[in-house]
Amino acid sequence: MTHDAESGLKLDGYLPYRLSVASNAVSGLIARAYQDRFGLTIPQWRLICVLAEDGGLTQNQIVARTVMDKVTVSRAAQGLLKRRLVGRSDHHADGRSHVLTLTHEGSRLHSEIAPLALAYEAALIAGLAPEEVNLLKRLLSRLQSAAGALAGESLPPSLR
Amino acid sequence: MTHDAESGLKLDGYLPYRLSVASNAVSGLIARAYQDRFGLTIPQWRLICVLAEDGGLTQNQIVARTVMDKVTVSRAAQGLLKRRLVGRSDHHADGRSHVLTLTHEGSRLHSEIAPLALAYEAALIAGLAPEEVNLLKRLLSRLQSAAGALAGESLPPSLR
DNA sequence: CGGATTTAGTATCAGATGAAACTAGATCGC
DNA sequence: GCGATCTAGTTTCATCTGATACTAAATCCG
Repeated sequence: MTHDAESGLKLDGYLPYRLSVASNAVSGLIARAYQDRFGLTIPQWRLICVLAEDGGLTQNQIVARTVMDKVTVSRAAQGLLKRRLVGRSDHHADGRSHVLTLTHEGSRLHSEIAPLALAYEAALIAGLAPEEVNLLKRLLSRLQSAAGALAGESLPPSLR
Repeated sequence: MTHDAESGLKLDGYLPYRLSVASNAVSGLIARAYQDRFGLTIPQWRLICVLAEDGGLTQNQIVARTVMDKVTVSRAAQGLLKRRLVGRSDHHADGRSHVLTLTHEGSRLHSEIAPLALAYEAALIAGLAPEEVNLLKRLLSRLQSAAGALAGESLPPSLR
């Protein structure tokens, strides 16, 4: 059984707790690496990643693409602009929007960091079978969408 | 292949990203529930849980037991003290320490929240096979300890 | 013993976070 | 066409977070 019979709940076996602790450990590790080596925050790094993948995007598109708050994206963009790692040009059809693109320097930085990011991932999953990693990713996706569904809709009776 | 050949890195498939996004979604859901219904923060709730499980503990023991900063534990304890959900008595052998225990009211609150917490977990893992959930927990543990190892030791050449 | 170091817990500060208010531009509906 | 509403993005504010500094008690060791 997952939880004991008495209280019905043990913190160590409680999934949201395990998830949070594991995520904090991993995020902390990665955040420190990017900060120390490149002066980037995690939101800034995510922004660089999606711009490298998808090319020019508006902040709104970035919000939709990554799961970040628009305020977070705004601040990350400002920081990157100041360092000239991204450029912004007016949107051809919408005066409120700007299109963000990586500068040459931003691109260079991305290709410098990417191998490091992959090395971290590889070190983290060392010892796991590839199919375990794939399963893990699928399970994480399911948890995410389950949480989203529970947060969005009116709550089912069991949680009311 | 997990990542594309060009940049070698796709954000959507990047494990630390998936982990962080899933964890934020789940934590946010749970944090809102505890806050709205019981006025508890997540650290406060964790504290209540370990006290319910293990009985009287010093803050130091709580820090070791949960993976929280001592500052976080200190603040959580103060909040719970103010609401008289926990009591503190002098440690018999160490004048710096105090032993925290749940008050009657704290105990009552715990047994009120626990079923809700379990219902949330059940809703999150609905549709997953039990062995998938177990595997997930084991994988999360491995990631956590791998991250801890990478953070602690001097870095291996691949990450230097 | 008694000074030097370590440890439990608190206080302070600087940075990050997201909710809510706000500005300016776009879209809708009459 | 033009006011009402909506949307992209920024600013503000209140809160959370953890690093650092600090206080008081304990332990170590000469």
